[in-house]
Amino acid sequence: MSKGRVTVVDIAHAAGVSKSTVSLVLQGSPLVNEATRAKVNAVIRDLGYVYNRAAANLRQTASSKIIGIVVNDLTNSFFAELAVGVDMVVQSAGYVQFLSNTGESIDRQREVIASMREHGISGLIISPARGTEAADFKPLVASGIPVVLTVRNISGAKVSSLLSDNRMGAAQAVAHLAGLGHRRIAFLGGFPDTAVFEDRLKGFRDGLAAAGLPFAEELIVGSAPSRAGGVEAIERAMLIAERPTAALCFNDAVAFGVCDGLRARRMEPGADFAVIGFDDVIEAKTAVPALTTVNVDPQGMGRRAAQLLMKQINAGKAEPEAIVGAVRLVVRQSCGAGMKNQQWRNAV
Amino acid sequence: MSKGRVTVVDIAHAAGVSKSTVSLVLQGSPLVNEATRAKVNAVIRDLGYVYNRAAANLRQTASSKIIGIVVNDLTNSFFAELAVGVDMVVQSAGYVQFLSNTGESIDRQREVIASMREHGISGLIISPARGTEAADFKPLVASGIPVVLTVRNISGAKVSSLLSDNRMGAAQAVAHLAGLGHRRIAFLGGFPDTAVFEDRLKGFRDGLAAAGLPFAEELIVGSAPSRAGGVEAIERAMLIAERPTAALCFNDAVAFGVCDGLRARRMEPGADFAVIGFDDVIEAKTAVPALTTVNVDPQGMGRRAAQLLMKQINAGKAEPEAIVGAVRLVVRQSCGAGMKNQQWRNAV
DNA sequence: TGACAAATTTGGATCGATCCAATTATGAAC
DNA sequence: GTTCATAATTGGATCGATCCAAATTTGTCA
Repeated sequence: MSKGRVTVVDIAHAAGVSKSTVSLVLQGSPLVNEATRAKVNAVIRDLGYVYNRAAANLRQTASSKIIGIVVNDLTNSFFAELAVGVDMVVQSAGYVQFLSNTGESIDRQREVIASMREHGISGLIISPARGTEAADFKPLVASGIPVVLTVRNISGAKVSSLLSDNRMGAAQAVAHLAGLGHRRIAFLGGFPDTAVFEDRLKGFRDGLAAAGLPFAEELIVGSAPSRAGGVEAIERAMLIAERPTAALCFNDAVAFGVCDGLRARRMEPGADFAVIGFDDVIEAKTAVPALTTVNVDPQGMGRRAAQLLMKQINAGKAEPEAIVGAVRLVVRQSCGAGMKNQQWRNAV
Repeated sequence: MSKGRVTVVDIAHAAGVSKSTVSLVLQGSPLVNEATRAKVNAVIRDLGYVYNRAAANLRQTASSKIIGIVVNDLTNSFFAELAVGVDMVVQSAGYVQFLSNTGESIDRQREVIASMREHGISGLIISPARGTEAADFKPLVASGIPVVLTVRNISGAKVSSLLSDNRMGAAQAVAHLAGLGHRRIAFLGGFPDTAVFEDRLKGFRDGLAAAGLPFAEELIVGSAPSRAGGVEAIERAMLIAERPTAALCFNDAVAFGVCDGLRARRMEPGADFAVIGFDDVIEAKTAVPALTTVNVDPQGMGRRAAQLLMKQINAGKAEPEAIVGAVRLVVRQSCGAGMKNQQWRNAV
């Protein structure tokens, strides 16, 4: 019964045609007679034939219908959603995705990229691990495999990128806080040695400058970009002599941690301290208090990155393209926008 | 330069040996002379050769080194962590994973499984979409591809499964609440038509029975298994004439939503109402109040599922194996375990 | 040096689907 | 009935790596 798999030759034999005809049917060629097509399709169903893509890809003409996606931290829901967005687009384009998580390890990243190449991916979407260098993409580019860099940029890499406008978003958030009357605004969380941190910090400074507020080094408190990191960051921020009354957080995970930390010291986020996050993950809307945050739409980014990649795959050799996605501040409760401004000045 | 890719024949030519020898070097055969091996490896490096797995897999002997993983909701961090666990194990075994998200759509699930088969996966780990039937795995099983069902069981499917002991976990949680003095305990959230819901509800009833408490239908409030669903569930539960004073939630996401909903009506989880979750996702520990929950260890489940699958792939034809993972109650603050028991009786 | 075993190397055939040039069937027009 | 165009079909050759049996080289010992 199940001895060896069914091949085009088996189909051809059972349907009384040649394997070439079967092949034409498989790719929906208009050259084949309708009656023949129907007969072949019937046999295909009857024998439970499974198309062997690997064999088809052996010919240099076809592309593998596989794309790779590499993220630096899948346990962060931002990246999980990014992956979902990519999956949506590639699935409907008839592709499948290899997904790998590097957990910020460059060695692992190198391994998975090598492995993906061996499997013949047609393109790669990657949020690179910390410390990735432009040279790491050289071999991919040399063999004509389109690469879309997302979330984090790598300067000097001659590949496409899809980033969000971190600087503008951070500046908007600071402007909002300043408008509410805050004068001591902290920037909490994140690893200072990443491009994203740099961009958001630049925007933070832009916002302070635009509001005529001084920049104070001590109000920048780095930490792991996680919930636990947020708890730690707010604790350290509260040790500062002249305490902040508001914070822009590196991302939503940090912001949630900051809220946790505030409550642990009997302060209510949105009432006693203003918190703004970054990313707008799903939970931001339903949390209590609902998180004011900069909407980045990770799922949308995933979709756009996938669309960009698809375009480049179909175009053959495509020029690197750099897209910066717009970003917008979503005002909810955690920044205390509904409160009287006065209280913040008295808070210190 | 980059005209066509480099193949074993190119290597053989450049190194002055036959392609057979190159092949032997590639698979690390002890048959080849050390000097020859070194020379071939040098040429491989120089020419930037990339191994073509698709070509190698064409021979029926080799396996594809690809496994598939299908989850029903990747935006749920439980499944993201499960995927991370799987990825860890398969990566170190030299495999890569196709990951697809079905979003509970059976049609999409069928498509992705078909696509994965065409790509020649050696095995499949799947948390099936709602409504999946045993028959859906028939073709996989028939062609000898090991399948590991995880998280959700499908009765009648002749495949392996790795589930957690939902019944026992729920019973433990109820026992704990009863021990704290609660008499009106609700079961909140989740879709009633899933196997996981059924199991946890069974455990819930076991726990009530063991504590000598009556079962009241109105205290079972279904909802989407999400944070938003949790908010909705607690709101409905609070409309009940004789209000509950504690709740076992379908999962942690629901539990967080319940906490949000409680706070929205000025009740403090852990003080005014006891909340227990299920799964123990990463955020459970750092949330405020820290969530008492049944630890399921999704990452560990992913690892174990992957190990089971690897074992079956290596064993050739393996007997289906059903593993039920132990589960344990992690007591934190949200159940108010540190409080005096007395107050709960007065709370109603 | 010759005989023989052990260590290395190698040319074809093979996997399954595709492509191409070439062939055969069908139809229309005269 | 022949001619020519069009529709439909088909037999290799091909992609890149592996496997096998057979050939070659190397080493050992009488």
